Amino acid sequence: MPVARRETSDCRVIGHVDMDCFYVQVEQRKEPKLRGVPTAVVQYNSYKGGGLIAVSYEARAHGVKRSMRGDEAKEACPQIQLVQVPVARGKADLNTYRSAGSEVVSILSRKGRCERASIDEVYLDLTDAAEAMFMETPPESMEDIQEEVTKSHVLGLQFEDGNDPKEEVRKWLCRSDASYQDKLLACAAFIIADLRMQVLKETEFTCSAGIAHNKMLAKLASAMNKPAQQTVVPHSSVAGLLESLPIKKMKQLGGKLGSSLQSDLGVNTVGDLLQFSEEKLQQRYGINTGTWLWNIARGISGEEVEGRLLPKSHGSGKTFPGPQTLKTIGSVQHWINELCEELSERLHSDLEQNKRIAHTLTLHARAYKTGVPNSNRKFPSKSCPLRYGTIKIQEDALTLFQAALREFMGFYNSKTNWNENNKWGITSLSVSASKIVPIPSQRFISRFKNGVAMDPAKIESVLQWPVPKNVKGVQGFLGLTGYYRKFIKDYGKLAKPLTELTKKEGFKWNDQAQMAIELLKEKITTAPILALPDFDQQFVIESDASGVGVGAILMQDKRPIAYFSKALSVRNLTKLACEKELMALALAIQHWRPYFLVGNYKVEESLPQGLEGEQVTITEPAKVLASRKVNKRGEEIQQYLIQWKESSAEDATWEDEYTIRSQFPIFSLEDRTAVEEASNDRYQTNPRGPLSDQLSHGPKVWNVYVRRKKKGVAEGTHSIVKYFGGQTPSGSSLNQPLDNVIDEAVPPSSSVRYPEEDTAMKHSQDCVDQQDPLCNLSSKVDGLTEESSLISPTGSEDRRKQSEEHRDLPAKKPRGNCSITKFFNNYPNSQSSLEQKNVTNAQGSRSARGSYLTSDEVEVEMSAASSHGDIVKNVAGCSAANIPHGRQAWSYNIDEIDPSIIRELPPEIQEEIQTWLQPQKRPNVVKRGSSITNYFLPDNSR
DNA sequence: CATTGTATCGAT
DNA sequence: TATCGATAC
Ligand SMILES: Nc1ncnc2c1ncn2[C@H]1C[C@H](O)[C@@H](COP(=O)(O)OP(=O)(O)OP(=O)(O)O)O1
Ligand SMILES: [Mg+2]
Ligand SMILES: [Mg+2]
Repeated sequence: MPVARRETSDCRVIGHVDMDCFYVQVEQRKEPKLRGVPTAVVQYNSYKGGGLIAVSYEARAHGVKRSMRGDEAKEACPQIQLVQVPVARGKADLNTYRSAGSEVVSILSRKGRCERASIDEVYLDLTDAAEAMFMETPPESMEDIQEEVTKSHVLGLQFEDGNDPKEEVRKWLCRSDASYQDKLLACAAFIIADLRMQVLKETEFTCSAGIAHNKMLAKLASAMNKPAQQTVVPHSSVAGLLESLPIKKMKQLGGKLGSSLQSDLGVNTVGDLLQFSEEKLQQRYGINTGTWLWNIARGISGEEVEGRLLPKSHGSGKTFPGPQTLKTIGSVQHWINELCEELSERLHSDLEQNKRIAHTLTLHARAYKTGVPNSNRKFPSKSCPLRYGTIKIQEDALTLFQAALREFMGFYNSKTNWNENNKWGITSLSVSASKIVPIPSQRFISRFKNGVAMDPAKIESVLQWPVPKNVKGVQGFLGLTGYYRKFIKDYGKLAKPLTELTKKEGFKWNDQAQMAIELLKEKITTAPILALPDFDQQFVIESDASGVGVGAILMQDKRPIAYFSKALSVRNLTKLACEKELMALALAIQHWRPYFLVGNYKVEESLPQGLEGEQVTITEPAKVLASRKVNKRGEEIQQYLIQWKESSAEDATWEDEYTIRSQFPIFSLEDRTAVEEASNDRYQTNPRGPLSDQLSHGPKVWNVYVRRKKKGVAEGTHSIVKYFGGQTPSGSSLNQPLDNVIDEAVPPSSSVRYPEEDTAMKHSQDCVDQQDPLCNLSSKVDGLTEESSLISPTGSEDRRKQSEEHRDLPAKKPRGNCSITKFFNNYPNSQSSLEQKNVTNAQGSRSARGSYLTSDEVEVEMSAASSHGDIVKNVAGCSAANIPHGRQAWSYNIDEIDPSIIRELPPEIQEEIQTWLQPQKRPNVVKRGSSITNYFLPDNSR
């Protein structure tokens, strides 16, 4: 509920227009014989005569009501004419009513600001129009007055019995001694009467209207006198009107909230609400609802009339009651196809007529389940980026359905899913398309709400780095982002085996990992987190089903409220894996850098101030969506493991866990590949195919990057690859449940870039030259293939430029302990090649740790994503493409592997490692599928 | 598990 | 963000 800001002195002039028994009128226009006779519109008719959804006023006089059955209506009014809603694809088709609604909107939107509030009603903000009319042709000086407006009802207008109401109303409308507010209402009454006459003339539909100082009162008024009438609510009449108004008549109070007011507070009329203080109402109903209640009791409602003539979403659905319940995938698929076909058709009309495209496809269903205890569970809804094309929509919707069904039936049962005793039935299905935006796509909104440090001087003093001049704030530092930690318990559980291992006597991380830990601790404890309050640091190492992370927890009142972490994908939760992750993290963290907030604006038709005339590229944040989707898969795995542990493995050891992981088919390589492919496909929302011109989101910068993507893809045929590759890409799945961003610090999933269009091409060249040894490691950070390869090159280009221009800047020194950094930088690569040495040198000579964005190469951060993409982005641009011949720049030094770690691994892996330990035999390592070093490659190269 | 088919919004 | 429930037409 919108929090009203306006006062009782609200001087806007708002109209609400609602069509009279709308669907009936639509049918009556089509079949004029039905005019003036009791008529109703029914949906279907085979079961009890169908259900009524619209009833003419003549029929209402006989007690016929909406939601009655056709049979009931006949009973109440035998002469009633029942008209059926058209049926298409086996379901009700409301398109005729939608078009009729549009006809009306196109007329009513001729004056003032118009908001389509439903299929048959609009709000109009007529303030300006009324003021203008008052200036130009005030009623008091009008010569002849349209009859229609004199039929208005003016609340609170008193006149003697014998007097002609029309004359009294005319006098009220033309009073020269009225308050300015009333005069404006009077003007609006003329405007609305005129609009209503236009509607009647052009569409043959009648409607009713309310005119008041806010939406709530206008809506109330339009319903007071129907059909074909209008009602004015002068300010002076408000208190009297509300005093005795049954609370349930108010919009929003027709449901449970209204009932609660009646039963819990004994409030029956709006007037009864006045006795309660704002605090009291807030206390009971929450700050927003409480304030809203307090205000509406006083006739205050600040809700604006949105200028919006079109719906924000489209949907198509059907219920399958009783015996119609769908019990087979085949029947579900059939209906999904029908629904999607309708949806697709409507999306195409929207595209043609309104030049808009939808971005999200959602599937909803209702289901019941028998044969299991937890059978009251709700069927979850699922969504994904929407791809145009009926077939694609159908396929995607079915995929969504299947994912939801798996969840509904329980992951744990996913193999033996539904058999004789374990059945499901679908009682309703619907698909909808939302996030509809106009094309072209200059439409991203940067969203930074909380926790952004805004004072450049302070930022600079804390960062000790120069702040580009157009920076408005900084959000987070070193890529650390705050996340609300929802499922801390689950994590604890999942990490338990490993945690226990670390507690065993004599447990020791290997030296590199230990150093990494120290470096990380230092980074975490010294990082100025500008965006967030003090934190009680607590260093943690933890793991979920498929990832491991390190981080710090922000505690408040002994409760964890935020979590700073870097999580890396691991294939198995082994000590070895953790050590590698730690080391990779330690390397990556050196390149974390602040994200500067350049602006806080909506990009609409034109570019924001300061950027006009610049050549910019706005990219689609589809990668972010992709990452989320893959994370979903991680969540499934996690769910599975949680259930497994709960059901049968309370005190499982990590070896047990390893066993189950490797057995469960969800971890199979094929499965994982399928998921990746699906997500690549599904999330490639940049247009392809015949419609792509119309669908264009703007310059397609990333087609260039796509080419780099496939490089280095290798088949994992060797055992170790199978072993390690058998998990979903995840790291990110560790983060996934850490949803609910609290500070909105985000990576540049979209960027406004200044350089010319060919930067991208040029860039891959740059990248090769640059050869940042950290790239490879870092780009695996997010576990999401696409993320690492489709990245905007901006990040690395930034760094390169910066390091050239600012290498003399004092690097921000970590407190003490430079040796660790040194250690990592100089760490000898056991498989080093010439190229790799070059790489290392290049890196060494540069050593720009404090990178920042120059003022002419600025990233505007938009959209939201996990912080875990940050590193990827920072070091990206040099991922797959610049790994020379499958060689990686940095690798684990096999000689340093603690033999005890190797013993943790399954025999076949141990064997493979043994072969590397014989120096000569390092197998055509290059064949990426065969070395443990593959493990360090970005996911997409595996 | 016979009130259906849509739509919007705020909370989490 | 994705998902859900409440509310309404
Ligand atoms: N519960 C419903 N289910 C399906 N369709 C509905 C439902 N309620 C309303 N509609 C459709 C049919 C209506 O003609 C149309 C507009 O609704 P609404 O304005 O509330 O009533 P109405 O226009 O039929 O009569 P009124 O003259 O009272 O406004 O929306
Ligand atoms: Mg109506
Ligand atoms: Mg209506």
